[in-house]
Amino acid sequence: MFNDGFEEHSCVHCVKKCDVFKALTESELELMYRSRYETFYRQGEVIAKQGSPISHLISISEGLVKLVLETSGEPDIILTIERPVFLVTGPGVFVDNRYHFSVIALTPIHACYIDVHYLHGFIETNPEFAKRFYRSVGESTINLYNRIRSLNQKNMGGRISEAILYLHHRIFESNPFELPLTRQELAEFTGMTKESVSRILKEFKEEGILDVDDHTVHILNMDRLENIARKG
DNA sequence: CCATTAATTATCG
DNA sequence: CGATAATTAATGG
Repeated sequence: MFNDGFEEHSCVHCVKKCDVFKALTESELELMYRSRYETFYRQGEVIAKQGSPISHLISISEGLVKLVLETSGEPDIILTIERPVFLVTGPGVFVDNRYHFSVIALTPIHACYIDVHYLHGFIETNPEFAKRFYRSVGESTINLYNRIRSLNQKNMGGRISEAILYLHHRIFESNPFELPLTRQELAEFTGMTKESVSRILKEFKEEGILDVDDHTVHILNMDRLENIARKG
């Protein structure tokens, strides 16, 4: 399955291009292709480490990743979970050239590395590219604003509901789906303890909102879940 | 409303 | 089989 889209051996015909790269011309893509690296990661491996320099853009073309804010002593915070095709950049690219979060593989990953040198070049020469890049930064900022509001103002039921709905709508788009997260990670995603995660999920199951068996989640009462997420 | 603690059980390697 | 993850109930801020 990894062959799909790579058989042309060029970025020009690759079907796993992120939205930002779709704005590039053929010659720009050819240029990029000649210096890119392909990498595979196993589940749990660190793809980018918080604090380390940003030498390349990382385009995740297969697999799921989590973006983790690491704190000293306190539990980690999962900022977001992303699926392909996702371009890992980071707020530090034009600031201090460091990662401000770690990127960790939730599943086996296929990724392409593109030297940040190209980012700087394309932004100067290709306005549509610049616009798309800025939009992707803006989208992730808006997402984070929503998450701050959620974590600060919603109760546990609301936060879990939002997490489940996010995974359903934005990641899997299927109804029974396999949770790629442990209870601990679900806790880090929702700002609660793993014990509370267990308890709330059990309550949802008892009330017939979800059927959660091990890592399989089946949403039974979507209206109810959306309602709890909204008013939480 | 929710974290913490602790005890118990299930699952993984 | 030992380690790690998950569940459950009780307690208190």
